[in-house]
Amino acid sequence: MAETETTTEPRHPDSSRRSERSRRAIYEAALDLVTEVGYARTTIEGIASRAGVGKQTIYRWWPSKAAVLLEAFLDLVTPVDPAHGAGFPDTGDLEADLKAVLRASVDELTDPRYEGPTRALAAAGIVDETVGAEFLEKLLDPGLRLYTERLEAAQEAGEADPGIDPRIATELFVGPLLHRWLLRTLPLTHDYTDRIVEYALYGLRPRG
Amino acid sequence: MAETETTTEPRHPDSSRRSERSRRAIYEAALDLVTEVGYARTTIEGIASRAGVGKQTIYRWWPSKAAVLLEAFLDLVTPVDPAHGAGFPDTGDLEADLKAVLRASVDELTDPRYEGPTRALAAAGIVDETVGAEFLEKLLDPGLRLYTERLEAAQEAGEADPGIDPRIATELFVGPLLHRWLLRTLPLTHDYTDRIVEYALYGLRPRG
Amino acid sequence: MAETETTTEPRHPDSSRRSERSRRAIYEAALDLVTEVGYARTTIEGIASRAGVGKQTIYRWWPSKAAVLLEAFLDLVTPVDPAHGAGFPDTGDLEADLKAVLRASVDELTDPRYEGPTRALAAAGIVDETVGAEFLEKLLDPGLRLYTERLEAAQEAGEADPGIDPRIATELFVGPLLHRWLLRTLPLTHDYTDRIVEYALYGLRPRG
Amino acid sequence: MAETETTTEPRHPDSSRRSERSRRAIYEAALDLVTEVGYARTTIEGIASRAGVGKQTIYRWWPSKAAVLLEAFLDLVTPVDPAHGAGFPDTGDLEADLKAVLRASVDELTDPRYEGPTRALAAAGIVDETVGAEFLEKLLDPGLRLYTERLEAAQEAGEADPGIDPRIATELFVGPLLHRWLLRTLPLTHDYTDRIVEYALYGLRPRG
DNA sequence: GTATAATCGAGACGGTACGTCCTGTCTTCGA
DNA sequence: TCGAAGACAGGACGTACCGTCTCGATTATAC
Repeated sequence: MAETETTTEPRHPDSSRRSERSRRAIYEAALDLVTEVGYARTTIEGIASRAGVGKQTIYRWWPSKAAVLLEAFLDLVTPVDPAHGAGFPDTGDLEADLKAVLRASVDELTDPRYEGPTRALAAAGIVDETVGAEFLEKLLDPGLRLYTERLEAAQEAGEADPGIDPRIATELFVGPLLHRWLLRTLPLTHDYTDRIVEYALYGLRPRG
Repeated sequence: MAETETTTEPRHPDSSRRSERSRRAIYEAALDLVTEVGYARTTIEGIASRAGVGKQTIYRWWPSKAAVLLEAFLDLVTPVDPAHGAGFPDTGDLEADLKAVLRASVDELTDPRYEGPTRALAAAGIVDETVGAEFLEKLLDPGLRLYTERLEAAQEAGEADPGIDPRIATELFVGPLLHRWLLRTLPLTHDYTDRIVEYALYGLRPRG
Repeated sequence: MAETETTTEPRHPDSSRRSERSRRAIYEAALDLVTEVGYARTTIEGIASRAGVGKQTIYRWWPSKAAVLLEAFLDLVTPVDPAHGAGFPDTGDLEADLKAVLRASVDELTDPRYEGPTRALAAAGIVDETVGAEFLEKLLDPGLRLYTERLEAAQEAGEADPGIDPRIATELFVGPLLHRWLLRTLPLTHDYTDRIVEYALYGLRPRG
Repeated sequence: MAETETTTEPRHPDSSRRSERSRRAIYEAALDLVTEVGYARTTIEGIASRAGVGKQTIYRWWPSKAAVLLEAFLDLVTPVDPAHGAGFPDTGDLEADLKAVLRASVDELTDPRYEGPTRALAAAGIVDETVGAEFLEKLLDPGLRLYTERLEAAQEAGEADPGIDPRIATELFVGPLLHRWLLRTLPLTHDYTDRIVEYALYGLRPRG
């Protein structure tokens, strides 16, 4: 009789009873739909129906369409992403290492399996700060940290000026890459990222 | 090509009879709503009702919510944007000029009046290629072209290596800026853009 | 800008623009569904879909499923119902007239086309006072009034005791009829209503 | 017919192990909810939660919401209802006895504790034949039988015409009562039932 | 006095329908 | 002819319940 209700807590359900089967089906449906019809035309209702799942099962575990997709994408990418996987190469040649990683990133961003979901998530994150934060923390940051670490190693090895801030330097490489990819200014090629690495390492000043 | 089109093209109606009053009201309503409730919760119906305008008046002149907002934003920004206005400074000191322009860009992107609409448009453009193309052409490219021109001038003046591609070099400056702004990785400050300019001009290599 | 909103008025839409086509389609769909699957399994969504109509078109004009059905039923019955149509016979023989009308009522209540909707409406009205009031006013009362009038005429003609209350007397006939029909106590036959008329007219006391 | 049913009948489970505590809690919750929020807004889930009981415990023992409520109401009413309790008075004065019992019925139907559940059950029974049959058998018929018996006694005592059918005569009293109560045509008062008794006993014909 | 099996509270699940909001089209009427 | 207004068919939203199901954790006979 006595209802011990304090306030309307968000109230996470009991995750130990969660249906693994449904979770995976939802991931798959979400990724497929985004790829097939695009993010805007992907609906929760559509995901539920394609996954053979009640809508409530989605609303029970995720707060939004973006959250579903983010998790689905993380699940897809985790065992594959270099950041979560192999790590950053350190052959002793900074230039070559940077070029190799950036080329790999170009390939990944260009892969039709990844392009749709990634764009969707990026867009959602740009507008919605919460999604953005999670996108950043879960997907982007791990990758950026590897650049930073490689650059620090390079500084110790005398390959890079010890005065520079490795984090800012990281963005000198990644910024142009994402710029071209997100805004579709010009084609995103290996040649482009190679140049970026060269320019960033040696500067734009006239070379004596 | 054929001027005498007979098929029932759903062409723009007679724009000479268009109500200037309504157009401006729509611009204002669209920008206000995006700022107040965000892009996703801004609806055509809402814009129409706030502008005191029939829905059809919007559908008659614009193909989508994004198009309305883009035009509204262009209208807002045109007389103000350095790219569309003053032009790029050329004091003979490339480093100082780049720093100044990037600082101005930071201020603009940070201005609460611009932030909402710009983010919304960028996000829409990331997902929808058509919107993206128009966003690029009308808003972004004019600005980028000024960078390119300034860099070419710098090359002729011996301030920059003649071997570099000015367009790619441009992205070395703008990429990190947009990266930090779009993805909210870290605060976007004047100090940050100053460093970007320095790193890009002098390179990351150890300086003798 | 100034929103002249006082309170959240229910706000009747402009009924002059109402689609006659949709209204009739909704009536038909509602009646069909109630007959086919019963009231409880008749849904607004089902009515809308069968009528080829948006749900909102129903919600715009009716407050509830019961209201739709009531109106649909009234529309069906108006040109047919004796109460709304021919009127009550007055042959000068009260007993015969009452028997005839009650037999007609029995036939109507037994008609499979009417039974479903009428039961549904009666049930809805029993629980929901608003529906009940409208059901009473629009469907029942007109019929009851005819009984009352006939009984008054009978009183003037010396066929009935002038001391009795015609309204209460009316219920002496109609009450048992509805009782048997609503509660399905025993079969509702012409013989039954004949007896009711006889008992009510001549009383249950031993007849000298 | 075949006693040795082998198919997996979804029979009632072992009722000897049934939790009395839960049963009573469910009764109480069901009656309270119907009174508080009405039949339509009373849900199985709501009953379960208010009774502090698992949903399955309800589904295990009852086939429907109406069945729960019917049983709950029977449990409430059994020790009180004249039909199930005291029986029908026989003072030798038929008119007085009928008036007394009908007045008691009016009081009961008017009692706020009973009104909600009874209306709900009646409505459910009107639409759903199964519920109706049980409602009739368990709640209504026992009462009606007492009327019939009293009328038979009256016939033997010479208080009533031996030619009349006691069952039909019963409905002459009960019909108008339920009519007014169910359909809310006019207020249900002691005066009204007194008149009904008088009219039915002495007839509507001119007395003279 | 334990086994052992059914019932219990709880609540996740696949679904259906709710009532609301918006979309993009269409129609009406006033300027 | 355009504009304000808004009804229309339709689709999706996020919520509430349905009836089924699966979990331990009690019980309460039957061994």
